[in-house]
Amino acid sequence: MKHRFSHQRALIRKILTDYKGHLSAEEIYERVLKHEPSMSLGTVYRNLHVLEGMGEIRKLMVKEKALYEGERKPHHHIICTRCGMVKNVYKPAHLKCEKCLSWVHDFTVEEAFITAYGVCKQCKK
Amino acid sequence: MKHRFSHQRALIRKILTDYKGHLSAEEIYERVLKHEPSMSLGTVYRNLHVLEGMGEIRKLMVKEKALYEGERKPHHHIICTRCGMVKNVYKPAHLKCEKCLSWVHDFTVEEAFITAYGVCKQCKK
DNA sequence: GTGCATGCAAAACCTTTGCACCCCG
DNA sequence: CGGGGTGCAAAGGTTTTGCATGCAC
Repeated sequence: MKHRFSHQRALIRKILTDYKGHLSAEEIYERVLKHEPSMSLGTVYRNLHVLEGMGEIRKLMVKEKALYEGERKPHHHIICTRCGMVKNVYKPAHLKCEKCLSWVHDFTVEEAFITAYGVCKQCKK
Repeated sequence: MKHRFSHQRALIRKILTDYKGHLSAEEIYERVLKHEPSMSLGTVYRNLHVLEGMGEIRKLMVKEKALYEGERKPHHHIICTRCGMVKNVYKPAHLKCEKCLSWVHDFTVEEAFITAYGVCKQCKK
């Protein structure tokens, strides 16, 4: 299916790329309404799905909740088990994660993500 | 809160440890009914949550669906993006994943999981 | 004009919860 | 016996979908 330009999709995409973090569908919807008060929540979900399929955004689950992010550079996530904070970390190129799994047989790794759980600086105080 | 023994919880736990794979809540419920036809789905969910909190089972999201597994040895997951197959992989001890992230500052990594996406042997044929 | 995209609202889906009763410790 | 555990069913939150209309191409 060929996708056609829509103002709504562009706005959602912009919100996510501008916001350097992780937002839930509801939070995205709130921000959307400030610019396009008539957009519906259904459209937000539809476009999040499309954008995810196009590889423009990434979806992740944190504490049972779905979050979306617009960061396109390869990265991994560290998640604080106390406050739920999610932060991106960028591996030096020579530590590429796919290599960590090069010994896996009968499977062609295309992408590999690390999700690390622990305690952040703030919560450790 | 102290947990007390229940046949229901023991059964769910056994189903997951015996089954070397990944099951959804509904699939677990189906298997439960063969042994305990009176158990309710609510009890399955309640116990999955308790067992997860006790660290006896692990929950993961694959293609928007929740799956549970009883494997307790540290491991990572490879997921086929075509058929949805999930397989456990066990890293040699000297490649422990936490070390991959030792350069991360201001965060104490307790556990780190790799989720690798790619194409499995079957789908590649 | 064609048919993907949208707004709206209903529906589907998965999971949680309130309540009265049960039973482990 | 006290309080966690259960069955049942209703409710909850999130996400999807049908339909008529709108708009990109």
